[in-house]
Amino acid sequence: MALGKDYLGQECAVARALELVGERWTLLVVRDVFYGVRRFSDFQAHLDIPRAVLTARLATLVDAGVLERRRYQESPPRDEYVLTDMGVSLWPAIYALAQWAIQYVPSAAGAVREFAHVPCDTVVDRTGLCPACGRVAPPGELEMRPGPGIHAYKRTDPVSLALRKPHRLLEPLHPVIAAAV
Amino acid sequence: MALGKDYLGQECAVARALELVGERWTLLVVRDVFYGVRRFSDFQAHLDIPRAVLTARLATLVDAGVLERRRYQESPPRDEYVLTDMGVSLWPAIYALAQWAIQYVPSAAGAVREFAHVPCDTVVDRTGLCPACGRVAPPGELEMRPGPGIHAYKRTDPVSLALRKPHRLLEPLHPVIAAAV
DNA sequence: CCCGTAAGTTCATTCAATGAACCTTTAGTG
DNA sequence: CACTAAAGGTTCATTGAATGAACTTACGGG
Repeated sequence: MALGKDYLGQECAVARALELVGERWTLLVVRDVFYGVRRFSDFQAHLDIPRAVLTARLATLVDAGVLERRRYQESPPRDEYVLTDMGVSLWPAIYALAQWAIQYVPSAAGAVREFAHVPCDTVVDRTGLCPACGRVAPPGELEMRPGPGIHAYKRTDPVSLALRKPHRLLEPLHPVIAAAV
Repeated sequence: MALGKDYLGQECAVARALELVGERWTLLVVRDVFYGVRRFSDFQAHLDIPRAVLTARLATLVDAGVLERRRYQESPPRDEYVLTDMGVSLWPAIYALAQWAIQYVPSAAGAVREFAHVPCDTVVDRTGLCPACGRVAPPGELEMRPGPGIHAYKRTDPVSLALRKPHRLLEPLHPVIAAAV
């Protein structure tokens, strides 16, 4: 954590996790990558994050091994950011935070999104368990769908619009974004 | 989140969660409450957090309903901070973050602590499942024990020393701390 | 040649974190 | 009764990060 001091003597795992992903914006960036966002400008449009901060966060995450920066076109040179195994493993933490907020920090009208286990076509429960097969659904097998609270969602940037369609996690969202313009 | 702007239009559950518990130090304070820390001075000794920031974080958490402030002695008036149901429900998120760090952000020598499901006397796995009974162990049924990496833990404040002994989560730690002085 | 897009960088301003010092109430000790 | 210590704060000057607007670079298209 780049805040003068780090979490110092805290030789605790929670502290080490927060050093990497506990800064402002960081977990929202990672969440967006699960949703399929991969490009600088798409993060920017979706999060309204200052460009300098986004640059810094992406660099930290690539540095730490959470994201991988990958060239997807040579001229002009363009890179995208994708999750490594380490990054994908953050899913349980992100999902747990989201479910906690859905239960205890309610917004207008219920969950904006829900997650279905694709092989079973069943919405997973609060702990991430698929009621149909009884297993914990890995993010790659989840499809994000608009939930009952989607009406409350007011953003109109291309990324937000693209995210209103059912979409497999981790799949690149950009084709959908491009089509939405 | 008290940073000029909140996470704005982000009508997302992850963003709402981070508004409450995403600020620097906040999740470490909550983690400490799970460990049994309840008093201002004990948080301070264990976390090396500036007093003004600790005051602010505790106030935010009480305000949000994550912690409850409870008088435990009248003269001089002294309060302790305990988890509400809302606060206890943060356990899966905190545990997931810790396990992620243990796996991917390794420190000197393995986990500093491990968590055992008391009824089964069995260490739970990375997802929080008890291998013996097959259920997800709620925090109140967990005992925190020193893990293989405990040697790497250098802090010598009374709270850290007290946390080296096996200890049931959510139980007040103060008697142990007082005995350690 | 001019415009547009993607992905940045630079910079002045604002705002929060830090750490030291101070304050208040009460209990214990000689 | 004076003195000291502990708990739980508050105040304040300094540091450093976040913000947002403007500028930069590299290319492609008309």
